Amino acid sequence: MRKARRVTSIDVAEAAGVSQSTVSRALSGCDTITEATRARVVEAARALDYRVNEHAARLRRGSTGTVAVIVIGRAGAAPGAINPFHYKLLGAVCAEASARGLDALVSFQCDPAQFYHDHIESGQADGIILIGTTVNEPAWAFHEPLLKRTNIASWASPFELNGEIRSDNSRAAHLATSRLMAAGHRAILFVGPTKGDQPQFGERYRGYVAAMEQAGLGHTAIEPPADADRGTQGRLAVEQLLAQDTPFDGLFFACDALALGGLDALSAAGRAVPEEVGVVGFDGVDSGQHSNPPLTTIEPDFAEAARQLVERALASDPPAFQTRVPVMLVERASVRQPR
Amino acid sequence: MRKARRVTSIDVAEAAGVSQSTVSRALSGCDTITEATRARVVEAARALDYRVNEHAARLRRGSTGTVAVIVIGRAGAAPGAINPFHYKLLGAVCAEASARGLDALVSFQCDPAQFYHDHIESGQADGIILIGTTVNEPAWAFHEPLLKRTNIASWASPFELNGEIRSDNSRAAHLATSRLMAAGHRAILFVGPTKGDQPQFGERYRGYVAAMEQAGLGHTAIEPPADADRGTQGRLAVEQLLAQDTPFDGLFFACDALALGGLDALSAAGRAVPEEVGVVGFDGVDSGQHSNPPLTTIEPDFAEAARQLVERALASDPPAFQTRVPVMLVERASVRQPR
DNA sequence: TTGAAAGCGCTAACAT
DNA sequence: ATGTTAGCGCTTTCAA
Repeated sequence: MRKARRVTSIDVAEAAGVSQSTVSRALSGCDTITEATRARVVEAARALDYRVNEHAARLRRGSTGTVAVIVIGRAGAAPGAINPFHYKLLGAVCAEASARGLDALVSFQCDPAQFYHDHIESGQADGIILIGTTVNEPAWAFHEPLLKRTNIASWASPFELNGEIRSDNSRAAHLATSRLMAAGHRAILFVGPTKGDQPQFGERYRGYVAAMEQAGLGHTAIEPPADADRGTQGRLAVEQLLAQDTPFDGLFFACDALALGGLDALSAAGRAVPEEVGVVGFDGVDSGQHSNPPLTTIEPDFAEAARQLVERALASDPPAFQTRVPVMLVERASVRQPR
Repeated sequence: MRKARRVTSIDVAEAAGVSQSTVSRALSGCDTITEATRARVVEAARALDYRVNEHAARLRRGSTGTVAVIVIGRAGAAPGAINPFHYKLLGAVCAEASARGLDALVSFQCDPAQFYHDHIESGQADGIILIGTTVNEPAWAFHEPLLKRTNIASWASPFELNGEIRSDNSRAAHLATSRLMAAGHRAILFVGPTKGDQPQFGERYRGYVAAMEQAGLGHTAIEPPADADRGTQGRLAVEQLLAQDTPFDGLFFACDALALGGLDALSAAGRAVPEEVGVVGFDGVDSGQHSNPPLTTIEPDFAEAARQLVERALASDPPAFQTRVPVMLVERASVRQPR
């Protein structure tokens, strides 16, 4: 177990009685090699407990086999405060990377001291994937120049860009409002920021408006106060709504975190969900499984999102358009059965 | 923007009119260099948009500045199914790594095809951190040999080992039962596996037993059926408990996922929490914030856990003993106020 | 304080 | 099919 000199391909070559380059060939699955030679090399490598040094290999090869994943959190926040949605997406991206034989170099970036995106120039990664909260302005300001380049993919940045990958928010809004209508609701409100920090919310809002108009119904948005976490925003928005006696029997929240806070407020006010009011969220976070009641929601296809993100991070030509990731309705219990 | 040849330290040297090694010195903060020279070099580097190639630097230096993080998930499971607790811990570890100027190389390993832990031998990392579910036996069997070595740290492996880092489960159990007793409960049951897959659960159980005995009270464990996810296990365990009319007014669950499932069963059966029965979980997952009612729980100090994990992964001498991470009670609403 | 030179361990182009 | 050779871009002696 002691600081023995690293075993190199030269050691293996000696042991196998071949040249060093043959070792390289044998181990990298080059097909111009005799099965017998390969077997000898593999055996020698095994016996010596040899592993290819990835730095040397990548330095020489000039490619990295690595994708960098940058997760942006709220400034000053602990990593535990990161939206579970982004953790799920991170997990999907790591899985996708791994399925493609890539390494994932992950960094959580919340505060300016941590901002960094030199992975490509420094040879650490072939591509960069940016995910995380849109509300950390300094972080996005720092990374923004990146987004115009190639080998970059981002999920739901605050910017409107080619190459941007997001949920199919318009279809999602239709799904949500249709579900609410199917349950017999007509006075359906949108709860969430309709513009500003999060372009996706704007898309969801416009999708909601379109769906309502298409059904010949009126539409209203409840804007939560800024400067609070999403849960608090949702609670506050519903409390405000309750106070101003606007009639409503359906609520489409811009995201699950808002919806969960809203559910708390509804329950505190004694409004029965789903009997009196139907609620649909957006994201598919785990917390919705055990909320009161469990939250019916829309979620994107995480695997597909991850696939597209990795694909684009690896692509060497600039993306031509935004991509929309398919969404699906997750039935739980905050909307009653269709009547 | 075109495939221009990489800019190297030689280019910078030429531009600054110094030797290549001086560039290296200037940029790596070596103190034997004139401030004037350094300034020239830094300026030239900036002008050329030069970044040190990390592979070359690390190959030469022989160290990596990287810690590998392996997250073990349930076999066959999507990354979205990973326990949020592990995501929180992952986030904390990434933050800690970043605070120490280390890169984090993250891999999610669920199925045998993904098993891999050669990061140290292949020069990719200086240390390895293993976290994740204990129930993936093939994964832990694969990684087990690692755990006896140096430069490895694991959170709550299924094994009893030196170097193992876990919550202070015994103190946690005392905290939980004391809180329940303070609310006036006496018939407090432990719900969860008491042995088997998860040694931490055993420790929590024994801590519970000790606390109950110390208070002169009886103790009982409700073992959930095996072969279900934690949420289902919790629900099933409580349903079974309800069916067999054992009297109880307090429940200490071995983890939040179990508790959340249990809460669902309690609510379905019309048992009021916290009025009729007090409930305490363990982990501090977000879902507990919006459950019905919000779940009072115990959580470890994630930052400290991460600190210890990274510390140990970097340590070059074998660990002498297990470490216990401090825990705290998170008051929410599933236990009534002390009377 | 700086430059020259060696070499980290590997892959790939070129021979044979 | 395999060996020889030349670097990948850097850090670090060693000399000056």
